[in-house]
Amino acid sequence: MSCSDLSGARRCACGNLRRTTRSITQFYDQFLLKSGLRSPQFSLLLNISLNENISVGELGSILLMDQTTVTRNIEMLKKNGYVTIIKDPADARRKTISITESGADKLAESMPLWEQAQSQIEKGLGTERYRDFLKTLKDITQLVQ
Amino acid sequence: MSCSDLSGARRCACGNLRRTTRSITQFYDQFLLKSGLRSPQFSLLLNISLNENISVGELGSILLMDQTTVTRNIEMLKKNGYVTIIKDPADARRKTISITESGADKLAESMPLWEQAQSQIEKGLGTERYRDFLKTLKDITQLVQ
DNA sequence: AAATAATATATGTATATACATATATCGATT
DNA sequence: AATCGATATATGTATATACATATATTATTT
Repeated sequence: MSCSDLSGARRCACGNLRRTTRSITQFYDQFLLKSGLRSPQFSLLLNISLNENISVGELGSILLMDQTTVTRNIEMLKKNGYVTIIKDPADARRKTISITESGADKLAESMPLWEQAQSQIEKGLGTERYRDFLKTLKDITQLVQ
Repeated sequence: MSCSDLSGARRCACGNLRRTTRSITQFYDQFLLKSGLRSPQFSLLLNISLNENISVGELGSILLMDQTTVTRNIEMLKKNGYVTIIKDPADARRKTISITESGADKLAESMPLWEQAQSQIEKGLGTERYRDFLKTLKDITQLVQ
C-alpha cells in the first residue's frame, strides 16, 4: 500500500517559495549585473545603509538570516571596501558595521537598476496585488517564527 | 547630493522573497528533521517520484533550477540510495532518474511531517488566501521568465 | 573578587545555488 | 561517412546558507 497522495505536496509553501525565489533572484541579478552587486549583497548593503552602526546579530534579526551567514556575507562587502567593521567601544563582543562612501556610491549606482527590475514585478502584478503579496510574505514569516 | 530614496527598496520583491524563503525553509526543516531529509531534498525527491524516468534537464525546468544544480543535488539522493541515475538507452547523453523503493519509503515517511508544517501555513493564512498566494508566486515566476 | 551564566561573533563543515566552460552524444548538412 | 551545429550532462569555481561548536567578552551570582 503506497497510495499516499504525494501529489498534494505540489502545493508545498516551502517548495513553491524556493522555486520562485531562485527564479526572481536570477531576474534581479540580470539587472544588477552592471553594478557588480548581486541580489543578496544588494539587500545586505541596503540594510546596512538604512541602519547605521548595526551589529552582526541585529542584521541577522532584520534579514532573518543566521548570524554566521551575516558574518560571512559582510566579509565580501568589506573585501570590496563597501563597509567597515569595527569593534564597538562600549561592548567589545559586538561589532558595528557601517557603509563606506564607496559602498554608498555603489548602492546609489545600483538603485536605478534595481528599480527597473522591481517596477516590472509591481506593474506586472498591479499595485494592490503587490501590496497584498508583501503582506502575505510578512504573515508567513510571523507564522513560522 | 545623495538623496535617492533607498528606503523604497525595502519593498524589494527579491529581498522579501529571499527573507521569507530562508525563514520558511528552517520551519519545514524542523518538521522534516526526523526523516533526515531537508526541504530541498524533499522537494527534489518528490518531483522525481511524480515524474518517473525524468531527466536532469527536465527536473531543472520543473524546479526552475540550473541543470548543474540538479546534477549535484541528485548526487546526494543517489549517495543515500534514494534514486537511481541511468543512461537513457535511447539517447546516451540523457540520464533518467528514478526513485528507489528506499527513496519511496523515505518520501512516504516524510509526508506526514511535511503535512504538519504545511497545514500550519495553510490554516494560518486561510484556504483562499493561500490559494491566491500560490497563484501570485506562479504569476511572478512567469513575469520573470 | 572569583566563578558562572549569558551574549556576540567566528570557525569548521556541509548543503544549495548558479555561471562559465568542458565533454560527450546526437542530428543535420555536405 | 565526415563535419558541424545542437543538445545533455559534468566539472571548476564562487557565493549563500545554516548548524554545531569554539572563543571572547560582558553580566550575574555567590
